[in-house]
Amino acid sequence: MDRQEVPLGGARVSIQDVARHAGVSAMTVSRALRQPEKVSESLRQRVAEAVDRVGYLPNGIAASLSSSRSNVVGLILPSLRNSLFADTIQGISDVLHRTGHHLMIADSGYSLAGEEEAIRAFLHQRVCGLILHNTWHTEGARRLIAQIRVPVVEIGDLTPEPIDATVSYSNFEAARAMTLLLARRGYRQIGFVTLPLADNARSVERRRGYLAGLAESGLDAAPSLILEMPGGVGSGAEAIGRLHAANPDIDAVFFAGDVLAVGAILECQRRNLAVPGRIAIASFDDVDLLSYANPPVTTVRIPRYDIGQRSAEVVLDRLSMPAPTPARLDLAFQIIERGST
Amino acid sequence: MDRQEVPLGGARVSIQDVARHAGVSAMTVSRALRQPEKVSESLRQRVAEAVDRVGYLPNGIAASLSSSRSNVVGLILPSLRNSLFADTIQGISDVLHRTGHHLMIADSGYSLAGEEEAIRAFLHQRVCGLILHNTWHTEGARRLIAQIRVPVVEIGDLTPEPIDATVSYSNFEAARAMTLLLARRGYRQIGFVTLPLADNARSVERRRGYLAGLAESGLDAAPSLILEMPGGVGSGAEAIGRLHAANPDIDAVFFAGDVLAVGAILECQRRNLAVPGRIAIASFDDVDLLSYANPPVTTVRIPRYDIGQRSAEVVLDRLSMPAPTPARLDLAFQIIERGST
DNA sequence: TTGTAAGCGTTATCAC
DNA sequence: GTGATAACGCTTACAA
Repeated sequence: MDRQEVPLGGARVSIQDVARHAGVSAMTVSRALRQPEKVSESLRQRVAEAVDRVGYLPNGIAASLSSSRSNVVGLILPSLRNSLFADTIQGISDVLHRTGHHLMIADSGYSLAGEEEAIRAFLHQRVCGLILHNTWHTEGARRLIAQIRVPVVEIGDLTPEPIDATVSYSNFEAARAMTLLLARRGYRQIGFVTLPLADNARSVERRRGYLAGLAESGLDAAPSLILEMPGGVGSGAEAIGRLHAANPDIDAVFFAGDVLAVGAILECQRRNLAVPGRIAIASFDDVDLLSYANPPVTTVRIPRYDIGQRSAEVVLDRLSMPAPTPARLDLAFQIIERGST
Repeated sequence: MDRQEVPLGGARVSIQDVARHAGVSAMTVSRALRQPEKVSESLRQRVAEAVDRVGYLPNGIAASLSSSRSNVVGLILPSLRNSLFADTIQGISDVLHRTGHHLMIADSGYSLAGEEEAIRAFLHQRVCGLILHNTWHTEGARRLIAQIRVPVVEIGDLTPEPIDATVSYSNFEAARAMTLLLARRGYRQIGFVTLPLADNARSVERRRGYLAGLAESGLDAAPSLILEMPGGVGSGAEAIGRLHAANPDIDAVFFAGDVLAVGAILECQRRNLAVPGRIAIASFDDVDLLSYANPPVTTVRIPRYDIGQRSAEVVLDRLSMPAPTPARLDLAFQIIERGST
């Protein structure tokens, strides 16, 4: 913070002012506002009027400090730019909103160090709970969390040993299931396009699932069938070109993330590669676009909004009743088979 | 907040503990941490060691209360689910992050009342600044803001009379420019698909721009050419069907938002309507997908990330140097002409 | 039902 | 360069 800042203006109306105007003590105002049932009807009215008249806005910061209770939940995502997180954010926000909680957001920039920094910043700000998309963390991050002891929910992957709780689906099982489906449909050279693997448990798990699926189907995992690409429509298009060049007989490609598959479909249109006649396309993440593509794309549907909702609920639950044991909530994925396979 | 909550656990390490361990006063620790240059080298070291040893995490809430200075900026969007906002959020976050500020997010649910509620909640939480996507607000919202007097930046439209500041582009001019382009290209029956108009200045401005463009081009604005649809791929597809049915000779459609145009392109593929031979398609918002569609889609590119960055910068600027006059920062849109027109 | 006093963990201010 | 003291605006705990 290298800028000179001016103090918060306005709202120089404290609970004391309300108290004076209502002819009662500050404590009584506080009660009238937070536990109206514990106060006489006439008093409640007088206080309400005074509040209106002086334009009182309670100071949540003071309340937090005084009560040692924060009502802010911190959410840390790999990136804010990725639209896939939008549903999850909305799910979290909807739940928090109902209980008067607030949502703070930060991104880790797809790095574990970035996550640790964000965690530190949030704990500094005394969030009452943490929702982390990552399931891998630095030692420092784990130490911080152990020290502060707030509820932590990991949502990016159904990790076997969560710090505190996890609400997610199994990336491994999802990728495995899709690969098995492709094999069952008779495809023999199944390519795989993964998002960057560095610092990313989800990508690694998906690749593991793909390899497991291949192995179980007695298929070969030729290195030339696997491609690591950044997300985005363009990457998907490029991947088709590269996989096709390296494997002339490739008959299916499983895109493990982002909107890669959309780019692939469009590229196949341009190259006149019949989908699925010449090459089948499968995707991960049910962007609604996939169902409108020509042909509609087979994909793994992730319950993103639910993950948001449930993870926020778990934070709130653990806030009111700290649980001694880690919790694992499996919100199952779903394979949606469409025309592209 | 109808749940019983437990106080924040852990981190029961205060600045006092650090002070004791370092053999100095709390005030000195505070200084050593925040203004290391104002303190002797040896002391700084001793304090740093003590901090590490006791595992001290400064309490930002207490700091805020004591200094009457918050470092949290509140952002209110119509929806968190809409991926179009992702770039803007990232832009804001990147700037705030650099200066040690935090970002709180809420959605108004596309309603003015919802916005007012969110503003109230944020002011209650004593945010130091507000970034609002809306440019229309309830009277109550305006009153609240006037009372608290924090920097407010409106970013959804370059509104002529911002509350405090606006960083955006002109939705009116953008829609007008696109309509003029279509007319110049020779299209004569130009349809228009708008997102819901209720409580939405941006949609209304875009429609106004479309109508202005038509008028300037001497074209008719038949009511049957205008359709109000929710966002999404499916809406775009449906819109093509309805416009085509109602206007057999329609030769262009301007989709004023979301991913409507993508759905339209896909629907035209299915119906074998040549684009742009039989019907031209233009879009608003440069989803990167549009450039990969077949054909690539002409669109208005909005500097979403920049809007995020600049709006956050304006908040920070006004925090250090409250400006007496409203500011208007026009981050120009850009027309990207591609194959679809 | 209402009020009093003592914090909550920092920082501003002013001495030393 | 360092420290004592009084806020910051509220809530907890207890007394009336």
